[in-house]
Amino acid sequence: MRSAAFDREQVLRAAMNAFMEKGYNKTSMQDLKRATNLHPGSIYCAFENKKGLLLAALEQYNQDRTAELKDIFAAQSRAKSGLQAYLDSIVSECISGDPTQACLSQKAINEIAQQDDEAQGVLSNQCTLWQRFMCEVFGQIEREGGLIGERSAEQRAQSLIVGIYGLRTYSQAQKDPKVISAIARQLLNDVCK
Amino acid sequence: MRSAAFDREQVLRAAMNAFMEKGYNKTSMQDLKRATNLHPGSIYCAFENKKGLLLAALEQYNQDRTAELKDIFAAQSRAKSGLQAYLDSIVSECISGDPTQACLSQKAINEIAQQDDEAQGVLSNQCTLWQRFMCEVFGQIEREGGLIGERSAEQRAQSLIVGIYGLRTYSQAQKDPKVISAIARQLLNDVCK
DNA sequence: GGATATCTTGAATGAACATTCAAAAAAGAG
DNA sequence: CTCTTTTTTGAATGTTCATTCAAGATATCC
Repeated sequence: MRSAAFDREQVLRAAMNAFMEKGYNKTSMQDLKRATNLHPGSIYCAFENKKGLLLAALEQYNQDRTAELKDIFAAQSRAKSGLQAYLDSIVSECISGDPTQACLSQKAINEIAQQDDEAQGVLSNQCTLWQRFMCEVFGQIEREGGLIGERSAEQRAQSLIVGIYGLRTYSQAQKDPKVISAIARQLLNDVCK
Repeated sequence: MRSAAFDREQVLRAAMNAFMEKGYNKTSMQDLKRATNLHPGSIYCAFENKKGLLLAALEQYNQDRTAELKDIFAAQSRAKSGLQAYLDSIVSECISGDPTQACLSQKAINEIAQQDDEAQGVLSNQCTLWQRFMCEVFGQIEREGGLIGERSAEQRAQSLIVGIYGLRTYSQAQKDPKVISAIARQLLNDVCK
């Protein structure tokens, strides 16, 4: 037996960035070779093919973002402040205009979920997990007395996720930072009402 | 002089469908040749290149959708019913799962706005026009007494558009029709509050 | 210290790609 | 009808694509 010489996480993060810069279809194996410093044979040996590399990168991405998400909420004493901080972080990603700060999952949902059942399954699952986490957040906010209306935590989580997807798309067409943060503020408001 | 033998609108609608099925990058000139029944030379003669064909298709798409949008509102006696009917039509597009019922503008925003300034300009402009129309709608709803809160028509239009973008993305990850229509109902509610 | 198994290397492969072009066709002007 | 201008045709172009593979390198096991 012999173990791979490269650092898998490091390679996957490099691939993530490449995919985020150009999207899946526009990113060539040449780009991925350059980004990862791996020879074609090594990539195929480790990930089977280009799609396999995307799926592995998607998994790593979700793992990284989930950790980040939990950190943001852990850093706040109240769940509602956590939600606010989370939305702020998304706003600053949107405003930055940096492609590598976009959401790889969302990009993949838009570019390939419709075309590939395996990717669709992975992405659908990631979305569900994200929603489940947000459900818990709203449960916590409710216990803290931070909610006004009668909606279930699940409905709120759904609306929040829809709003975040929409915000990320909208910010690519309308780049005014004030508008983006105003929309995010309104979203926070709507979702707690 | 000699005029082109093909029907420009018909060709652009065929190209639209091709782009919606596979996305811009995955759609090859072969696909476009097949879809439009035009030879490569004719496409290049009329639209300069693949990107030119996309931009022309995008313009046609926006024209078609704008007409459709106005029809939906014209068919209702009150603006609020128009908005409801509009959201219903979007929900049924999302539920259908038919790629050719997706929004080409939104697909293009996600796939190429970041990479191409010309496309970004066109798409940003289309988004602004859409928002302006929705502003008028909310003005009308307000005059009809259908609004509750204090937000401006512009803010409401922004939130609506963000919600629609989000709904379209979300529906590619979560396909339950009941969930999709519930979210749309909530969106209508939030945006009139 | 072999033997074995696996990874690495990087050139080679053939397919698919966007685009070009020269020749043919045809529409409109006079 | 003829000339001019434009479109149409479809094969050809050269590039880039994802993938393969055989040879070489190296870790691990016994």
